[in-house]
Amino acid sequence: MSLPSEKIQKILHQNFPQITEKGLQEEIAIIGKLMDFEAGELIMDYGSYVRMVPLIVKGCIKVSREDSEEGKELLLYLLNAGDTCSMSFTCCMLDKKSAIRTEALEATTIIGIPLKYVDSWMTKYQSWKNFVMMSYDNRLLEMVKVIDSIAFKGLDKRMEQYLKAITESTGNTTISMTHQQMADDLNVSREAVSRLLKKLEQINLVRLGRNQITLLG
Amino acid sequence: MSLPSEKIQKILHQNFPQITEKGLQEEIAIIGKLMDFEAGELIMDYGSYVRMVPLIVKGCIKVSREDSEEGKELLLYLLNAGDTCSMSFTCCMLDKKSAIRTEALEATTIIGIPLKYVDSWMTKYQSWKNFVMMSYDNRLLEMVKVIDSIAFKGLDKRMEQYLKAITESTGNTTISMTHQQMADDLNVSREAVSRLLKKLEQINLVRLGRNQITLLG
DNA sequence: AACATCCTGTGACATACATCACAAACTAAG
DNA sequence: CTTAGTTTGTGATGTATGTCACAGGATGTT
Repeated sequence: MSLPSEKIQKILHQNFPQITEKGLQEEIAIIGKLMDFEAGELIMDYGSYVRMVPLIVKGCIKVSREDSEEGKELLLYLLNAGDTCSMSFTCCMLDKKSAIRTEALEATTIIGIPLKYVDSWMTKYQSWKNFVMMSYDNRLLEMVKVIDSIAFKGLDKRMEQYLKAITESTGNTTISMTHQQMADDLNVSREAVSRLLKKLEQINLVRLGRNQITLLG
Repeated sequence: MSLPSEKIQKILHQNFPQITEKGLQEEIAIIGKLMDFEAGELIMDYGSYVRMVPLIVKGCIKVSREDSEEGKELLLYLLNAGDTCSMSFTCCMLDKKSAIRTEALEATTIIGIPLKYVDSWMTKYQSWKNFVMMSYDNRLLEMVKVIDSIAFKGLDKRMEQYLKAITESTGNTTISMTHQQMADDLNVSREAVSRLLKKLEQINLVRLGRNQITLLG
């Protein structure tokens, strides 16, 4: 039976080796709040009150963008254990209509860090600064990848990337989703997804079932 | 007749009011290198040797993305006086094939800061840290805007944004470009641009000439 | 002035995907 | 078991933009 702060210390060692400074680890252990989310649960939506940065401990978080007017959607990237969401800084400052949405793709645990510490630790702890900067860099690169996909690639390539991203992120070759959900993530029509998946099944790249796509090979 | 370092100090006051600390201003004045680029000149390309972060003093810089294989291109955003290019951090680490390109859209002056200072100032100077973080935030937001445009909008809206962005950035309602160059920036065919511009001319939104588009209204 | 080159305009057709319409297969609830 | 709801499959048709082909105007060069 361990105290939550001891638990957090252990987690930091396992999942956030970049956070090296003892003092920082201790502060996080005291201040950080362990939070659990169920699969499908919304973590942050349009300019929500969540003024904290999440350190992801376990599970998988889906970050997506909504079209202000037409209810369209687009998956930006997935976050896993060891990641943080640098958009959180930015998110809180965005106007409500054009927000990023963050939801748990599967059961997920995070350590929540209140924003004010995030900022003050930047100058206090070298390893925190590096962690935050690295995270920003990663996110910028993810965004560039998204832009590449939608600007330069057809649906077939995008689907391939999408399936790979999800199976890798969840560690499960079987994806439990409807075609409609996938279509929303990719911002294309459900019919286009159905037809493309059918083709992939005929080439033996996937096996299809109701609410279920299994990536083969 | 002033020394370059005095000149830089003056520039900092004018264009970078966020950089408040005296010590920081002095370091920049000593270390920073004033560099001029002509219109059209390439500032940074595929994993170039440029290991510095530019503070933009005057002019306008075009940041774009190239498709690795097919020679396609896409304008990401424009930078003006007071801006910096946060992708520079990242850029140096990217593999050559999938790089960001930075070029002067008009005669442009920058202060180049060698990367090593960029990093060490983060913990040393509060206002530098804020400046860098703000710049990252801005860039992430720009990227989100780009994603919105290409994912959710048609060419007509994109063209509108594009024309506005360029005229605002250069402060000139007349744009001196060929349709082909615009098509490259927007990653569409030249014919699509020509046809759309023709329509806009018929509604009296632009006036067209050879190598020249004037935004009316 | 003659010529070559660059830029723009425009028709014809191709392609990827959206939209509409509906049927068939599966699942859950009574 | 029946029925209603959800998910998937598929044809027909629409739309935006790409691609190809070429002509005419603008500009620069000798």
